[in-house]
Amino acid sequence: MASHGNQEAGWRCHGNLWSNLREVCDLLHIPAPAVSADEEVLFQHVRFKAGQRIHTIGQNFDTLYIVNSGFLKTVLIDEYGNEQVLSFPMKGDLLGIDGIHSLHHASEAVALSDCDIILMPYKTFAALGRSYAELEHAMFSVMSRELVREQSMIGMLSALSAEAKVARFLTNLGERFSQLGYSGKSFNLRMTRHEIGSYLGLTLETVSRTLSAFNEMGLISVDQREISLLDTNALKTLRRLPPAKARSKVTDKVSALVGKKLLPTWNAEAAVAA
Amino acid sequence: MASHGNQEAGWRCHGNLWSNLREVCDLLHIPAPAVSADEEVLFQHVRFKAGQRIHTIGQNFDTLYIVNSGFLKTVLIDEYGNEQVLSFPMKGDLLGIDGIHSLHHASEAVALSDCDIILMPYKTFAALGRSYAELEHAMFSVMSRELVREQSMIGMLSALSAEAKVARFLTNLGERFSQLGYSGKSFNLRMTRHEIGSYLGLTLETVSRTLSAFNEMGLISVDQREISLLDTNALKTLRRLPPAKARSKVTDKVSALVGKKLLPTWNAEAAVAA
DNA sequence: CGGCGACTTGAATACTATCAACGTCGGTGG
DNA sequence: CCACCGACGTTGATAGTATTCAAGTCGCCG
Repeated sequence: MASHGNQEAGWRCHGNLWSNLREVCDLLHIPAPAVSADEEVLFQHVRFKAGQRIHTIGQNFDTLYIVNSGFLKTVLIDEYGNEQVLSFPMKGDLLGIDGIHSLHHASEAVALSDCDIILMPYKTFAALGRSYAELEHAMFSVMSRELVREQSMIGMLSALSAEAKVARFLTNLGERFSQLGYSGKSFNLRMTRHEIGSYLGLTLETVSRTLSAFNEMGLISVDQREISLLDTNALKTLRRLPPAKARSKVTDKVSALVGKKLLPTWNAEAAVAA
Repeated sequence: MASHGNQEAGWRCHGNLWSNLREVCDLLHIPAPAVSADEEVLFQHVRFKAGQRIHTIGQNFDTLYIVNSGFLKTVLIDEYGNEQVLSFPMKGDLLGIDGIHSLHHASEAVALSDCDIILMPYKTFAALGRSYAELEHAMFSVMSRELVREQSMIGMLSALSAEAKVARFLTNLGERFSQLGYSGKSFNLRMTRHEIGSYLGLTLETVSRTLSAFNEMGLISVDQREISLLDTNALKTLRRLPPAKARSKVTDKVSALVGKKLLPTWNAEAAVAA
């Protein structure tokens, strides 16, 4: 079943829509090359119904995917068959980057709702970078952003308590919704408790309990998948575990200095020394 | 001492070595452009002493770094000043990618031992991609590899027990050492228990206890930072938590197939023997 | 030698997972 | 139309694992 599922992308519901380069750039929030409109390359849209896979693990890689509408999840499957949710892509997100390295996809992307996806052949992608210098930087930038996102994910997974994880998950989701023009305070979760738990490194019961607790506290109101954020600020600053105990010598010095100005452009020093 | 630090990279210990493009490509394990030797671009080496920072959080981004020798860590600093270790780069690894997106570094790289680092100005990097199509793909590939690595890190952090995390950390480290030509069985940890714990999402006590337990079991021998892997296979297949309960419908089919061949790797009973 | 940082080890505590039962919703078929 | 069913969700009791707190050792550098 999985064997031919990936190929369906090509002919299932032939995209009745096409986008030009400018539209794609807007979607990705990157500047479109000024000298556009000359070549007018077009990119095909493909529709996926909820539950369908955009790409599967091990599948040959040759195209990237840009989400035009809908909600998805990307997952890893471990040696026991359990799935690990890596992200919940939505409009404007780029999928498939993980396949570039080995030319096979390392993860799987599944539609959580009906989706409209734009196909971006990797060859075209690469060629565009060589043609337009600005575009090349934008492409590196998008990949860099993805990397930074995953890094902060790692930090969150290993340092935060269950409550803090769920709180941050909700506020992040809210921010993404509002950036898309939807309400950032009141929205509908497209994923199950199990998927949220997998994403956050928690069990579905813990997720459910935490949501209930937030509801009791008045931080949110929750009814099944309908969520309203009532006290975003409290959610953002909610923490439990980090008692600021674990700090290396070096860090102590830094934090002491930082305390005075706290400005972003703080440059480091070198010798710890002694 | 701290005030003028980051800029020192440019002139501290002026690199007495330079590398050409071919050497850099070899280091990164990417194919060098065939038509080389014509331009003969050179890349400067810079030395850092243990404890020095290659780049710091918030610092302006304009160059990438390639590790030629030495061991480092990259860290994130949270709002309380505690550090979160993200990776332990060594020879052949590329640093600084996280800065491309915002043009400011999102993480900090610290030398754990004396290091020899090659500077790769981002402008040069980008220009090379536009000049040589093969190189462009290689660059995307390196970034993609980094992304995949972080994804598997996320999977490990959220799904594995403390013992499994430490076991995988050791075997991964061993593999990296042997790829570099060193012994993969016997090596010296360049980082503290605290840094390992931060990297794995554990406390330093748990790391220490787990190492001691592995030592008792005869899986490794450990004396401070001197490690010998005695039973690599057992370490690789060591798991505790995943009782293969959490699976989606679709995934169940997959695991049915997996069950035939891969099931035997469930041991961990050996551990209980103590 | 004193002191500090790294490491180890031992309790006690706390958090999260696990197991289990029940409630809800939506779809299907009798 | 209603009963049944399965997937999803909630909640409680219990068990386990990892953290926290607390000594205490070892090795190194001033």
